[in-house]
Amino acid sequence: MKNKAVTIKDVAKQSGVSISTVSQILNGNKDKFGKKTVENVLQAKTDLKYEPDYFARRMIMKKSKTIGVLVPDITNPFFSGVIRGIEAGLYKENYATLLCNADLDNQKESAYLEELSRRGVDGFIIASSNISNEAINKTLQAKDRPFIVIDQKKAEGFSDAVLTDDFQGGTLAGQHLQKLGHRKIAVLMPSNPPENVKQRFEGFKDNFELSDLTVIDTDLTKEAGQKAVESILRTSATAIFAVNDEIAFGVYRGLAEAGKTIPDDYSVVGYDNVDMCEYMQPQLTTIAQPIFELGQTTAELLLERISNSDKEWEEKHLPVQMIERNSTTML
Amino acid sequence: MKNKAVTIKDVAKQSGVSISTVSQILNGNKDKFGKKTVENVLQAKTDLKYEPDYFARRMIMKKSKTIGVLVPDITNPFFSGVIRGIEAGLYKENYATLLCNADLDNQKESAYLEELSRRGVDGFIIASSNISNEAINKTLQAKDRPFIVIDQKKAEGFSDAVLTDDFQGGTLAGQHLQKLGHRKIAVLMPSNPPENVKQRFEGFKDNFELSDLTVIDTDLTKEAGQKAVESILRTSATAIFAVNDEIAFGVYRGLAEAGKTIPDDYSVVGYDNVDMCEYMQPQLTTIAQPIFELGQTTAELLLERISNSDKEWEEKHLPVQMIERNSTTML
DNA sequence: GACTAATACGCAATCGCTTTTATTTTTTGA
DNA sequence: TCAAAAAATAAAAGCGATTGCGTATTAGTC
Repeated sequence: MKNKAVTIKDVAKQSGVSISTVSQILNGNKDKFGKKTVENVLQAKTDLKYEPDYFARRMIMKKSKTIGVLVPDITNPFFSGVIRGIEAGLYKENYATLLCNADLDNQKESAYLEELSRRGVDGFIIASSNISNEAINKTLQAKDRPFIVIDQKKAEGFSDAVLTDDFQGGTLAGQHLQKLGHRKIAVLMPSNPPENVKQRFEGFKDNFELSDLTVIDTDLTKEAGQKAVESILRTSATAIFAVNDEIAFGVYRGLAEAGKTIPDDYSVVGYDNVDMCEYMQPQLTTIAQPIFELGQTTAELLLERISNSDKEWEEKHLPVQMIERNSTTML
Repeated sequence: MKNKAVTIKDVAKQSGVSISTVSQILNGNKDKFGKKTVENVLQAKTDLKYEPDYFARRMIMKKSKTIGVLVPDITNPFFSGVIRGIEAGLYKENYATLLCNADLDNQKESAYLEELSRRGVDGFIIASSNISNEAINKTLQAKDRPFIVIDQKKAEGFSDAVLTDDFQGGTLAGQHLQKLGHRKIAVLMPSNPPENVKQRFEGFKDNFELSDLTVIDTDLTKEAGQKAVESILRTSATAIFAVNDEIAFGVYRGLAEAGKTIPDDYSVVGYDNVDMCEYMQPQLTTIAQPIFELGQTTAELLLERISNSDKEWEEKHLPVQMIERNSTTML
């Protein structure tokens, strides 16, 4: 049971050298030592299956090689896609991902932030719409640990950022619908939207008469999208702009239940371009964000910052793109 | 910058007692000390915003309060759902989730297992079809750390298990199709399926003449499902059994592109009952697994094991259920 | 052959905390 | 009143590594 005892000491004893020598050799200073010694130590290490104790090590190094990642909802394919990107970016550099799923719960979000910080992660990636600047400042900035808030222009001047051009994305969506002849549009978004969503709307609305736009308060979920259909039907809208794909999927369902057809009765445009878009019937026209890259780039940028903590704040921009499929049609 | 210095020593000094007293008080032995002393220490702690150093602490305690979770593909909604469950289960007990996404890559999987072990996680939850018993034995059993392989009857006698009755699930799917009058069925599954998938097939096939079943080699992804349609069309099948919902979604797309209609041309049955099933057109008939509970139960069971490492191996069974929707119809 | 300069390695401090043991102070009771 | 028991706190021993600095051994130089 308690075979838990292979320490550096054992390796030292086995190879007949001192602890410090073992440590040195195992940490790359091979060349500083006699060929024979190095060999012995390495041999002993493998014989004994020695692994340096993670905690003892980290205590001294003050680095955990771990990044805390906080997302609001891991079951949302946008976020799971981002996580996949993050994870890929971190894995390359041998960093681990400490994942926290806030479950759309503000309190859990803060609790997690604290916990991550307590656990000494080397940096944070936060993909959350809810988290307030205040919480960020309080918990993160104070601790002087690098962090990036994904796709949100918050904490300006305190962190790097990876952004997509949400305004442009909104514009593209608007232009598309407008070109197809639609004038009356139902826009589905939360009444208190996160910054990036707000930008989407800003870009979108410029293509229309403001009075032709009906904004329907809709959470960023499928359920909310479905529920919003009821309201949509009461408008004279001919097209729907859902500020994320999840909402759009909900709309598909709601519309189907109401006996309406896409795109004949309503054109619908989503946002994100998650995998499922192509598997819907009809395939969803949407604005593509480079989801995987968003995660990966963020991870890389954060890692850069960690290894060089006083470089200039950097802001990376990723492109968005209109993906025209079959959920929209000429009026 | 380097304000990183609040140690237990500072708290001790500030409150005029010794280090050990502070430690004791902060770790629950309050009652052993004078009322006044306790108060002072607590005060000093909050004044100084003292947080015990995670690593120093763990080095002694030999517990990391962290569970390593390994999944093959986080973007698969089944897995992200399971993770959400796990995460919820662990959060309640203040355990953290160290997430690893193997990305369907066997090598990455092993590498992660090693890394997790090095990082001293207290236990593992593995949701992977690929991982071999061998790898499990080698890395996990050897280290004598508790683990559970989700929904796979592997490592029997070495670990607890949380299982769903895949055989029964397969049976339900088969019975359903058979009752509707279908005889010729295309079954979409990998040629080298993980144990649970194999069971689904076993349960399924008993309802039919073996010669009426065409098994088409299909990975557990949407893309593979779509691609399989080509083969399906060459059979005389009137119904399709996809061993997970992802495949079924792929089939939807493939069938649509081939100009076929569900359920009129083909009835299709999926497996898992992920959220999206209800949002497809037509809604997907499927076998429901309690995805969230699967994760949560696993987490709880693992935690029980950790706190009581020599109780009997336990095997929990979760129910499956036929969810009849609109993707199947009478022949 | 004596002295300096590399070369190869070990000593011991340190990291921040927990825990066991020891010490001091207070209380108790006959 | 005074020793013994109890209560309150302090001292010290790790935990398992890393690391700066010191020392012994060997090689190089004249």
